[in-house]
Amino acid sequence: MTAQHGTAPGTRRRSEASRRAILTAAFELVGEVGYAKLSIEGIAARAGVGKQTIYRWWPSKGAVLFDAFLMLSEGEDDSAALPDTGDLEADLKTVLRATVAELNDPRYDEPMRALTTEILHDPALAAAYAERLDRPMKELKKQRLRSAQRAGQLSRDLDLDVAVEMLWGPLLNRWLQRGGPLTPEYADSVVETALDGLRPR
Amino acid sequence: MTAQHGTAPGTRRRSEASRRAILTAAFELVGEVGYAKLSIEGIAARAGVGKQTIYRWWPSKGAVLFDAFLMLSEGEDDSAALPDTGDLEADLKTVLRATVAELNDPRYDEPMRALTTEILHDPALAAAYAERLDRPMKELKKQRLRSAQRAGQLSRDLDLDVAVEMLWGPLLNRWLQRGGPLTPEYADSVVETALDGLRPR
Amino acid sequence: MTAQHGTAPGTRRRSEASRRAILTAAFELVGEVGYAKLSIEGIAARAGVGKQTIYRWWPSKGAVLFDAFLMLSEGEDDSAALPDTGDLEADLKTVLRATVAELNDPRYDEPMRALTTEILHDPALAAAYAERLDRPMKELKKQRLRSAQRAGQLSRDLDLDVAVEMLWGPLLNRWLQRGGPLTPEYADSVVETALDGLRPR
Amino acid sequence: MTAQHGTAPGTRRRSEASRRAILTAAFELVGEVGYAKLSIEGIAARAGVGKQTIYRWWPSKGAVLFDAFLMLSEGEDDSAALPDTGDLEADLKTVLRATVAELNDPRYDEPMRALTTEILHDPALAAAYAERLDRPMKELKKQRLRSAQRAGQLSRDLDLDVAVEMLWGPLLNRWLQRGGPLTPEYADSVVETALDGLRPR
DNA sequence: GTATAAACGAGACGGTACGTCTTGTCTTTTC
DNA sequence: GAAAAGACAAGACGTACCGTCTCGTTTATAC
Repeated sequence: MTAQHGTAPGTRRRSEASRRAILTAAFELVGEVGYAKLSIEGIAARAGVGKQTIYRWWPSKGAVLFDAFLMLSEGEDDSAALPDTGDLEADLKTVLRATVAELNDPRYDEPMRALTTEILHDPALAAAYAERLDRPMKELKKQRLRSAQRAGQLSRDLDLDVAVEMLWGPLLNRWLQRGGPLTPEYADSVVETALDGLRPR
Repeated sequence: MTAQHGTAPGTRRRSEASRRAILTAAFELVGEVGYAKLSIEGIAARAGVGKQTIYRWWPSKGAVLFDAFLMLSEGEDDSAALPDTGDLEADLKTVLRATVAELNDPRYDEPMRALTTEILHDPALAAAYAERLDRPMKELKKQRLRSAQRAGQLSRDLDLDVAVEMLWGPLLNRWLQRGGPLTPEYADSVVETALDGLRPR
Repeated sequence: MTAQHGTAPGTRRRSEASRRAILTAAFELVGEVGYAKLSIEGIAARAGVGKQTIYRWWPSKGAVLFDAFLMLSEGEDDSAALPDTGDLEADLKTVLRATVAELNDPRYDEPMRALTTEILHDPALAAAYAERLDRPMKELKKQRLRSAQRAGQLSRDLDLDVAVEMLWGPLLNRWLQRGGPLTPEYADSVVETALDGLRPR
Repeated sequence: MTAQHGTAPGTRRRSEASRRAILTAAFELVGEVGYAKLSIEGIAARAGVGKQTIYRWWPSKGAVLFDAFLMLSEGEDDSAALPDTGDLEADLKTVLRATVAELNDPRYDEPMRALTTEILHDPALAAAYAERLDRPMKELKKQRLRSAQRAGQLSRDLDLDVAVEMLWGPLLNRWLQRGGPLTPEYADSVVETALDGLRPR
């Protein structure tokens, strides 16, 4: 039950080598020349592939980029849970600091901005992103929060979606809009403020 | 005290009519055809203006779009403070619901996505945005929070920047990434959760 | 030994239809709007062709025009010799009168002026013109003179190149510079004067 | 009797300095960048003059070029007759060799080609050229021939216009179309052939 | 083992838009 | 009131890519 398609008479014989070359080229190129100058033509040339091979299998430039990200994330261990030492605040700071580090990593900055741009203007891609890349990550985050909730460290009636977005939203926004320095200290500050709330205790 | 520049010998005589026509055309067009199909050529044609007149005064498509937003926002009353009834939670809900309504308004959706895209890839534009459009708004928000802080409704040592970002960040992120329904109820939920914090009280 | 190219892997598949459409459009347009207003853009539009298809195959506007002339001249019978009734003077008058008629024909006037302009400023084009269009014609003319020479009607030591240029040069010059009326009588006069020479006999 | 316009009531205060600067700039520029890249804009910049000053006084780029030639030729002695040693053939060879030398002079090549181009497409300019530049020269040539005619060295009933064109036409044509080497020997050959005629004597 | 049919690399095609350049007009300021 | 300066609407320049469409050439079953 591994085959993606039952091998029907008019068989598909897609070239795996071309697929990988295209995705790799797309990811590298967007990092080198930036989103604005990324072109199908350029990807095809870099991958040593005919343009038609791209148009045959992907509906848009964004879809190629998206698959390039998927390919990368498949290398990672999906089942890897977030750290759970019992100390929620420390664990969250660890994870958010890691997020900050990744957002500041120049290897991922341009590609992620490019993908974000595509998501911004393509609802279908946005849905795919939410489903394939964002949801698994969010699920891990919610899992950690659920564990804390069971331990009585979080409000019983807390909406975990809102909680996750309140923790990661500020970071993403600073990154996207360059609305301020994106430092580990900022991550810590967000965690503390979110946990305690704005009101005095 | 009217002259913008001291009228030097070979002075500049920029056409205000062309400037307004270009900005108006840019804003309208991005709403009609979307960001991807927005072109300098199209803006010039719609504005009844030569392309060179655009290239002469703006360095990029994003800069035009940015100025179009600036022109709109200049119509608004900048000194208008956020509502302050004394009931912080209610006031915040009112404001965030208004934000939600604006983000959902189709007249602003495409233009704002377009501007966001440009900001995403152009640090200079991002700085201009932060300075000219975002900061004044953020100042108003912080002012309201400061008032609440003085009234003892917010922690004394609260970082107001973090607070503002924790309130508005989740909304903006849902909007940008279409990561879930952007409803008034969501706005309320964000306000409540932010004020009380994730921890049980 | 029939194949023009050994059909290599990435072979060329130039569109003959586009080529003809471009040349026809170029010839028609130069007659309609004149040389000064002839543009690649206009040719492409008239021919229903992308600009790149012109730039791909021709190095300059002049080269297109030149090929347009070539296409026309290929329709004509190249082997057609000049008339040879035995009466050299009469034959030359016939031919030069025909030349005068053609130069005065409004259908060819503008296109030929345009081509001449390009030749005037482009040595490479001038060489191509001399080789492909001018030389075959000149050869026919020299052939007729050679026949007369054999019949003792022309000096034995006559330089036929000089002779041809002395017969046709004055006509072309009047046409180019509009230096006087270009009439059949003028053609006759040139023939008579050239044959007899300026000196009294 | 030097003024071109009588000083009419609404007096003209045309700047002679600008006029000369424009004509000089035009002549120099056409020699430097060639006809194709000669622009009004460039002439104005080189001359340190506003574009309007050119448009105000000349109807076309060709007219500027034409006046530039006029200015040069005014420096020359118009009354200078062609050499008349009594030996017509030798005198003609001298003059035609001088013509050849001038046509081969790179300082005059480009400017003359440029002017020729303009004449080619502008009948009004052609008429001005014929009247102001060509006719005076032609008159000198005809004068020399008339002298020879009186001396019995040329046919009594010779059409001097045709004669002049038969002598100079071949040279100009070779120059224009680069239809062969333009050497002093060629000039000699033309003179000899024209004088003796094509027919055997 | 061939047939055969798809996917492939290559790249020409009709187009759109780019950013630059020049045209000829218009306007402002200086002399 | 002519001149220098230069903004303006218009539009062509030559280039880069778009997405579609043949071309021959692999290449991997299916016969």
